Amino acid sequence: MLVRLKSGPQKLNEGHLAALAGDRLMCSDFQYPKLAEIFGEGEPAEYVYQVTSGAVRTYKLLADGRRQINAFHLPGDIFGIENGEVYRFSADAIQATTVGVARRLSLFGGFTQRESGFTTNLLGLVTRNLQHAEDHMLLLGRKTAVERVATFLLEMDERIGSPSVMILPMNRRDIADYLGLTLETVSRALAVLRKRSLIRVTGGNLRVLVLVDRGALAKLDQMDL
Amino acid sequence: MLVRLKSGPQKLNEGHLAALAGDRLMCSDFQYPKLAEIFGEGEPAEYVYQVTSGAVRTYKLLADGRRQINAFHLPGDIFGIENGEVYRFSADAIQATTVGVARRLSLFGGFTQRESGFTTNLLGLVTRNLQHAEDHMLLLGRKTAVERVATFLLEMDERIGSPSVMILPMNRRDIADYLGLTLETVSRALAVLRKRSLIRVTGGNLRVLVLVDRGALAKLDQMDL
DNA sequence: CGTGGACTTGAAATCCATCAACACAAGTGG
DNA sequence: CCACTTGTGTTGATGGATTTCAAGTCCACG
Repeated sequence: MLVRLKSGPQKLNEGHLAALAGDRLMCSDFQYPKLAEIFGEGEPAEYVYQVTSGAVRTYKLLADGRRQINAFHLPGDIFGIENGEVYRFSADAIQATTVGVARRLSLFGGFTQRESGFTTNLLGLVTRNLQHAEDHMLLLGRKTAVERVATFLLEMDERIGSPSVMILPMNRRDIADYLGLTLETVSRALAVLRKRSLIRVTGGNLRVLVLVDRGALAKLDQMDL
Repeated sequence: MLVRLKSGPQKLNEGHLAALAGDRLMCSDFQYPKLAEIFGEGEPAEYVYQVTSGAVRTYKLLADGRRQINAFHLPGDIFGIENGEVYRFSADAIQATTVGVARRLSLFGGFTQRESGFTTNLLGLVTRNLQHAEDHMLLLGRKTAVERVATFLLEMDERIGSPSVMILPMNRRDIADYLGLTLETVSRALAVLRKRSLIRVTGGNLRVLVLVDRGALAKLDQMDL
């Protein structure tokens, strides 16, 4: 489901993607309603995306429906970079989302002198993704439920810029599928953190959180050696 | 623990690493005895390595000793590529191992025209690592013990070139730490596969396996959608 | 006001981890 | 050559963390 913005292509907030792409390619903005699929695993990888507003999940599925979310993408994040012909995972909007779009072809292959800088940027981007994936493997393979949730909260906190009040863009099931747990277990882990007064859930909306004791959360996070 | 080969630097079997590095840098071979550490997490990332013979594990540790092995590296594989100043994980030899070594500095930054090809190779390398990490996150987050072991056997089988008889270079604990399980669970999963006649363990050495029914193993592997 | 989605909480079941015993092969040193 | 140790792997019994099943609450929204 793809909805072109009525206002037409815009150039807002595309710093990184534009830098990667140089002047050679069209960047246009697209808008997706909540829960719209942006692309599916196995589809031809035509575009690279950068989130302008909203939030995106990328994930893989097993045949019976089990899902593993690789990453959440917040404003500024680039996703959908592929080396091969097709996307290796699916992506969809978890909120109403606006993204910048660049043609994939421009990013790989046939580089000339003045383009080598782009590749270096691209390399940094992929390397950061790899780094995140390595950290996440440690979490999925070896951390307990409470540790996973603590790690998750700190990650989100940092990416959002450690505001006093944090608003999560995703529901409990998405968190669970990101952390390799069930939504009930996520809920219970949050309850534990609440009881220990490490976090507070402010009033009505259960996705609005305050990290009361980041130090204690970091200790639960179990930092690697 | 680092042992320079008596025969001095060699150029055997360094195809890929040499191609990445061009002619500008020295490649020398080093040898590590079984269980020797090649580098540790957090150390300055001075070198990039390529396995000539033997096998290497790369892994992260939590403060209390829990370990997650990211990957096993077999002959031909390159590891230790870093964008930052330090290694993000540790690496050690799981057998007597010979590696080719290239200075890291040569690989990042300050690229000129004729070097852009190297970066592209490098990009492909990092992308393949990322792809593997994404698949492994799905395994760690969502697969059952038997599924994990089946996936592991097929992965090794393919990488070794699907010989009729497979000899695993790592022990059960390493497999467990790669799959996010305990060694007992790995042992039991192998017992299940043996009872179902999907694999056979040939005689004395318990690391010598035959994949009797790759199709059935692949079905257990649960292929993503 | 009623319905449905999101979340929490409790009880029971399950898968895997932990604890423990044992088998076996390869060294090591008397 | 044999006793002893050590490393590796298997298997059984038990326990525990998480999942599964099942209510039930609270909002948001028509």
